[in-house]
Amino acid sequence: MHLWSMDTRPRDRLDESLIALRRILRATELYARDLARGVGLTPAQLRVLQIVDKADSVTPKALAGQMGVSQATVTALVDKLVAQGLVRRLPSETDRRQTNVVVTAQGHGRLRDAPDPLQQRYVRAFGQLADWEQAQLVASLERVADMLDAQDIDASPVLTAGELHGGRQSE
Amino acid sequence: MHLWSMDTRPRDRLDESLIALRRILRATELYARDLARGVGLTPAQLRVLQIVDKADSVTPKALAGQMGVSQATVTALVDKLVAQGLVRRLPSETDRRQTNVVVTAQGHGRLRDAPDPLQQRYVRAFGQLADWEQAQLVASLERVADMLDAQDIDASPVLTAGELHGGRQSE
DNA sequence: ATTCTTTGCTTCGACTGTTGAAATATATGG
DNA sequence: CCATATATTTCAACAGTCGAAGCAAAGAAT
Repeated sequence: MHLWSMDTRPRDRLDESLIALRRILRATELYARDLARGVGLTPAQLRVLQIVDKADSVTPKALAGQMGVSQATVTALVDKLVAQGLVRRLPSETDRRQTNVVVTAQGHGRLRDAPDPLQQRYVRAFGQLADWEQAQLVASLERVADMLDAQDIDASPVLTAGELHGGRQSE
Repeated sequence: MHLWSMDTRPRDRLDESLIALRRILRATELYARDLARGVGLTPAQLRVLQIVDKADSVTPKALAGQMGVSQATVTALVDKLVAQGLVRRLPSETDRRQTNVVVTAQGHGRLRDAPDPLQQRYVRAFGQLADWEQAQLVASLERVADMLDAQDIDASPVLTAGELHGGRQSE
């Protein structure tokens, strides 16, 4: 493709990459809002529901960790979902301090209408890329992710689909 | 399904790319929070301040459009910044319905301590990439951005630095 | 076992972000 | 002048967020 020859100084590339990153951030944010509203939930509530769904059963502590918010916040969010009958609090057998949050049948139903926030539009486009382009893209994204989250984060665990090893135990 | 190559089916790549995207989103969000707190502002307030700063003078309407929130929200945010003496409301001369929001000297001072949310950590890493890697990365990011924001968005206008070459006057 | 400490969760109070609807003021076009 | 459209603010209601305080259970120390 392009020769980058004359007018593409490094500085411009940095800016361009930041702009693209912003567009990604912004598009995702807006899309997540629309989508959540579409299923009658707020973005935060939908996120909780999705995380719980993928993991089958999560403690508020873990939820807080994965979402990067406090336990108090999680309590509030779970309360809302419970009030709508989408999740249940299930006291742990092994440690009675813990509660396990699980998705109800109703909750699963609701999720069926709400694919992962990113998917709809992105998935289609991604699928149409040539094989090598997909590979290239994944590599680049992972590189950026590495550059950004570097240190603190335990980050990614819960996501779209079968990425958590096949092992799915009983419910 | 057909067997493609055996260990990298398309489906895996999609998942991987989504995970990476999530990591990017998450890292950015957390980082923005920390950073804003570091300068004694909330993320939303800092975003307003940055946008106003780059554009010199913005109407609430435009601000709302660029941030993807309602005018009412912008009013509230600007109120907070005004209360802290970081921006001023300057009635427009040409159309007295409009107000222009401008950054005060104090606001500029505050911004000096708060580089763009993404920059700090990312910029350093980006700078250390080889030339071709940077180019590759920009291309990939732009591609993803295109796939995500596709339609609705007038999105990027206000950003880091001299990226506004091609046109787009404010309305 | 009795106490002390830690851990997991919830409750409480306060604040920010967010919005839709209504109000206000100014344009703009008959 | 009047009607309508536009830019902004005000208002009332809610969601997300947190720190601090409370509580109950687990773990540790003696």
